[in-house]
Amino acid sequence: MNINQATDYGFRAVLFLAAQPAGEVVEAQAIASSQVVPMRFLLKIMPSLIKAGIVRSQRGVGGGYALAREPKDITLLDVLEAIEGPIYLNRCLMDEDLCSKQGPPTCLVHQALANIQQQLIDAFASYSFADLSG
Amino acid sequence: MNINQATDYGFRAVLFLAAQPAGEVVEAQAIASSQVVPMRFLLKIMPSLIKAGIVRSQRGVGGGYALAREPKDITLLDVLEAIEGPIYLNRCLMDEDLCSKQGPPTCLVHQALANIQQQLIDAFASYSFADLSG
DNA sequence: CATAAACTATACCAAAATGGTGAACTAATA
DNA sequence: TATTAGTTCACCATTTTGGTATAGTTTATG
Repeated sequence: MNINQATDYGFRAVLFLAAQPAGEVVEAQAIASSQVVPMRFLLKIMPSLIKAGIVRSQRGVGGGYALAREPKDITLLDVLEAIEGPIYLNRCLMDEDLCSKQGPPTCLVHQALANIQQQLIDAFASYSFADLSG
Repeated sequence: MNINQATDYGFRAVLFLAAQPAGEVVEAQAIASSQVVPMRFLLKIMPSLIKAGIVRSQRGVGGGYALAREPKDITLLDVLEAIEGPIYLNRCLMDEDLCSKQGPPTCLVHQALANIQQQLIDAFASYSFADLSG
């Protein structure tokens, strides 16, 4: 029941980019060393943030990364889902076929978990990187 | 970001016991077959529920399991923590030494995660097996 | 246009977690 | 004392996790 290390690194990378002047392109090395993230590992997770439209990249000399949206429009949920995919508290909630009780309304545990899952999603979505850069 | 299969089985086992007449001892085989849980796997997780004071066991002929407390006094959080240990959203929140930003008030992501973690804990704690047996 | 900088894609790897099984042991009852 | 039923511990295959390596592609610049 936790976020993985890649997501934690993703949070830090986005937080760092949010602290730069808008549009400023920062190279991976600068992010990695300032945020204490293994360089090669950071390079592996950045494409996930790009595909999600959170970050944009520039290659070649003077290249690097910058936010693709304003910090206020990027939430913890955005980054988390970009890196580890959607939140599913259990496999029952991911695929109805995997629910031995065959979903609501039969199984009240299923209902409860669905509710808790939504609360969790809302909680992650309630924090933007504008809030976190204060 | 999910509960593991053992915890899901634990939920079902406790739910099943909560549906029995109070104090009724039910053997593992009955729980396993009714809840579609592999028998040996169930036998492995039951001791965790016993150590947590959620379930009591009786050995020998006519033995089995029964709840050690009333369903209203057992929450999803109790079962979850009995089986997979305390909820820690990231290792920062488990051990301050693992937090590269050295904890609050320095790192606002840390603060946000601590807050979300508490909301999650409260959400799991808000459901008792009396609620779920309705 | 060649070179070097810097991101990309893909494969690889060790270690840990996950989900499950098996065998020997202990307790309790009839 | 034999049988039943939970306990303990070891084992196992598979997947996930966290990380590294290698080769390739894009781009600025001299």
